[in-house]
Amino acid sequence: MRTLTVTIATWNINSVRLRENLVCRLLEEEQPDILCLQELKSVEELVRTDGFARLGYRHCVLRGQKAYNGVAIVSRLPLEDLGSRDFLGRGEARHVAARLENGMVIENFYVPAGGDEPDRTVNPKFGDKLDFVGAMRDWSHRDAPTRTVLVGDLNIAPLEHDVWSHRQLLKVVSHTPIETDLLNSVIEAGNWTDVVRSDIPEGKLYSWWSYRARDWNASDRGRRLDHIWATSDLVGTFHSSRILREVRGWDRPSDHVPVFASFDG
DNA sequence: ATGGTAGGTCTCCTA
Repeated sequence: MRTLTVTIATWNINSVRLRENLVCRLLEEEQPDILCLQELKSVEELVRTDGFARLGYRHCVLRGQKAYNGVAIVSRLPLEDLGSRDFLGRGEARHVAARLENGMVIENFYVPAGGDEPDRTVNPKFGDKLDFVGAMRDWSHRDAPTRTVLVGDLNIAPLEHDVWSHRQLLKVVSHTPIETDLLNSVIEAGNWTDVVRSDIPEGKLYSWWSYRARDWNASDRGRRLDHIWATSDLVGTFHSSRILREVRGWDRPSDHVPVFASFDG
């Protein structure tokens, strides 16, 4: 009997047109079966996918938008496009889903960053973020997904060791209790498992470092904003999670790095 | 306590 292992990666690319070469480099060097991208910052017509196809990644579902957002699932395995949900009802390209031939479903999300002030009465963008994640919770509860992997830039670092300083970030958008409580309510509603934290339970773990640091590597003020979750029926199949920190040191990098996990069956 | 960088676009938005 043969077991098929599927390796899934997620990466906020921060402009797919500017960094098409970095996407190709990652595909060549790491050979994931599936790469989920966020922040394409492009309309669909201007995204070049022929370079990905030449490397064997011939399947792609993509939702684009001018200048902002945008998500894609690039794959060397055939994909069925399952469409996208518009949680805020404004036509923003923040979600797309696809099904593999083995029945696994990939849900790729780009959650709103939420602005600077963690108070929805003065900062509507923070309200949008809470509404979006609340809608993810309602969807998780209502649809009760199975055989599903949820990935993406969720723009929330839920655990103490998902940020460089828990104490100093409690009032900083991405790590406030209102956000981390809400994200935990999504996990409860869908009975999701945080795959990467299950694989790597101990120690600091980051997937994003600000562009604004003088030396991102030396100061190491990171946050784990990018996630891979799985439904409970996939518990026991996942392994080999890793976060590719070194990609932050590539030439003209994204501020996020790729996160990987593998699934058997 | 503050300001720092990056990308896309149409002169400033978002992250």
